[in-house]
Amino acid sequence: MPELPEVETMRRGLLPVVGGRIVAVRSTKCRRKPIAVVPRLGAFRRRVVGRKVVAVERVGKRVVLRLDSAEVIVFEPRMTGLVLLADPPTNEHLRLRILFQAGGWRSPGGRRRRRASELYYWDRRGLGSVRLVSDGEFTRLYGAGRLGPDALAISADELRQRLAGSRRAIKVALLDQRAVAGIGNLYASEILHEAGIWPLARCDRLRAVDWRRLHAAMAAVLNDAIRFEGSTLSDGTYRNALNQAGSYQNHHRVYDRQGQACRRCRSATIQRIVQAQRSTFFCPGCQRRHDGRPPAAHRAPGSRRATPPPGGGVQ
DNA sequence: CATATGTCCTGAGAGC
DNA sequence: TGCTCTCAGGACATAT
Repeated sequence: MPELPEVETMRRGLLPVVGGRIVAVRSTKCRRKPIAVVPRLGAFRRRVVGRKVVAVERVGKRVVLRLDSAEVIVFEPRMTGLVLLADPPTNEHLRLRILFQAGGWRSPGGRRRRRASELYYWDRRGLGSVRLVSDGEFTRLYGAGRLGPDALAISADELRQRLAGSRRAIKVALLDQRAVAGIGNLYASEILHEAGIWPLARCDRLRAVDWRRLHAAMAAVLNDAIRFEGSTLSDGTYRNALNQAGSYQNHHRVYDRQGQACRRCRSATIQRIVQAQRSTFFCPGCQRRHDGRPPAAHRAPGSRRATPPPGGGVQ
């Protein structure tokens, strides 16, 4: 489930293609329903072959190859998509191959490749897509009108401004890419735990202190996750561009830990609930409901993971 | 306008 | 053991 940290890790792994020239595009013999390649292969190939990649960028949960033709290739991995410079996990779900001119980039060992280098788009469930759009279309599709500011770039004020009017639960609102871009189901739970915010709290009932903590927690959790190259869950799907697993899953505090003791307070048990048809995980000890009443001053300011808060149970 | 629900997809795991 | 069923959650279409 590539979210911001996973997609950012992909982006960094793809940087070696900058300067590379595309010499061929192939779909694969994947018998299954092909993923959406827009436009269809013929037109796609005609427009990208011969072009050079000038930058690799990330927009929300998508990876973008910027070409020297004022066009961009947008990879949208959704649940199970991978963009790889190494051999894919299996041949079965390989969807698209983009060949680069020989010597385009150095292999992980540092040697300049003699053979043409390849970039693969692999996607087991096929919910993802690869599309080629002009710079103008790109802005229309993924610009400020459609996508909120990146979760790592948004200011505390803007975060509050964009969400505080909503009546939705904060956990649900964090998944809205038009409000803030890059957060998915896994990191929404992790961020709210780090911030000490009850996931069911309505946005319009959050206090100033909550917004400050939320903003700080977003940066802390997402940057930590990037440092560990994202989360590879038990299904093993997510891999970086070199087909290596991430390790942030070993640092999860709440996600997929229902029934286990909270790693911060060490007394409460992680709960799993469902919000908007998605799992939410939280610690009822660290993430108290407050209902807009005067804060109970139950957390020492700045004590991020040092001292357990008092008490444990919920309600 | 804001918010909620249904849809797509495959493979892992549960339950019998 | 082998079958059927449920579930995981990205973004978007459609409904309320």
